[in-house]
Amino acid sequence: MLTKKGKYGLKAMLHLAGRPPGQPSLVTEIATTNAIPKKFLDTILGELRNAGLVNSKKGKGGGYTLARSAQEIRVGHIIRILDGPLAPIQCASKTSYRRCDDCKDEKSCGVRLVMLEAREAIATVLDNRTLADMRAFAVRGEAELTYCI
Amino acid sequence: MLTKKGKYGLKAMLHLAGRPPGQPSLVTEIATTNAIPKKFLDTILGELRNAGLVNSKKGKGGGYTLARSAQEIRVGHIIRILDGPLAPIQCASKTSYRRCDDCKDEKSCGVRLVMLEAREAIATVLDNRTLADMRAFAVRGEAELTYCI
DNA sequence: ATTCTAATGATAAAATTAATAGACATCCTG
DNA sequence: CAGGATGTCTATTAATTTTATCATTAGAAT
Repeated sequence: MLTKKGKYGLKAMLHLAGRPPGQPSLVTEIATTNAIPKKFLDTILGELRNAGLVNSKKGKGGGYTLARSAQEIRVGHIIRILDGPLAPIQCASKTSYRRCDDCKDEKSCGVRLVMLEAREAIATVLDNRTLADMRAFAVRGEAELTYCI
Repeated sequence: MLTKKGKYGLKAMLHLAGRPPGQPSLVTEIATTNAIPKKFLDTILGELRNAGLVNSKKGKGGGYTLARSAQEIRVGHIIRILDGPLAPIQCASKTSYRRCDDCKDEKSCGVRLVMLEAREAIATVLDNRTLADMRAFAVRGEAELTYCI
């Protein structure tokens, strides 16, 4: 399960992806339009900046922008930064493997072997979907809605 | 991420799947061979019993057994019982859907649409793998190991 | 019946993680 | 320099997870 941090972070990134590139958004603006507690969003965007996914500028005319184009930012990357590894269990993670301290013999651990499959499945989706894809989904969803009305 | 509860539960079920069917295992035995705190395992097995996946018998000669054959128990089912829905976000869950209270319009929420894909991918793996598969993995792992020595 | 065995339940303590808030520093722009 | 915006540090609150304690209940064997 994604934490709120992860969810908020994805929504914020989606928000940024929806602006003309280079045009900064204010934290306050992102927070209010997405119903995210402002201060929490501050720390979330801070982490995304430290990870190099967004740029920030202080002072008047400042705010946050994407550090790369939306096509180059993978959903999996955002989630890893905010919520940690995608794998259901750490001994099945590629990006941040850690041995289980219980578990005598990893090679014959059925749990791990199934979770490796699961990790693969999750990563295949989330590492191939980009922010741009996510935004396209959203816009298409909106369009369908407009169409219905 | 799976919690320890989920991990322990899977290991315990795997343990039961490795016994001749009908032959009960003691909680203490499962706990010590798998390095699981006994009392925690008590509650875990209790939940699995309430969910109908295992049977329990008190008194001498008692213990826990699988309630169905290992081929009929899906890994996804065990995890849902112990750790809740597989979907990364509740508004993307099929078995226990719940609307996000933030999020004006669900149909145009890009986050949700990507997470629906992720949920599908996870469920495809975990709802098709059975305890028996998991056990087979484990045994094969062991065999490979023996082979290497 | 009594005794031994083993699961059950209730509860609460400890540890960890998630979520939010406040105060002050820093930086940029005009 | 003034004011608007992020950055940092700290602390608090809440929720969840994990573990432990103690007393109870049910079953089998004698």
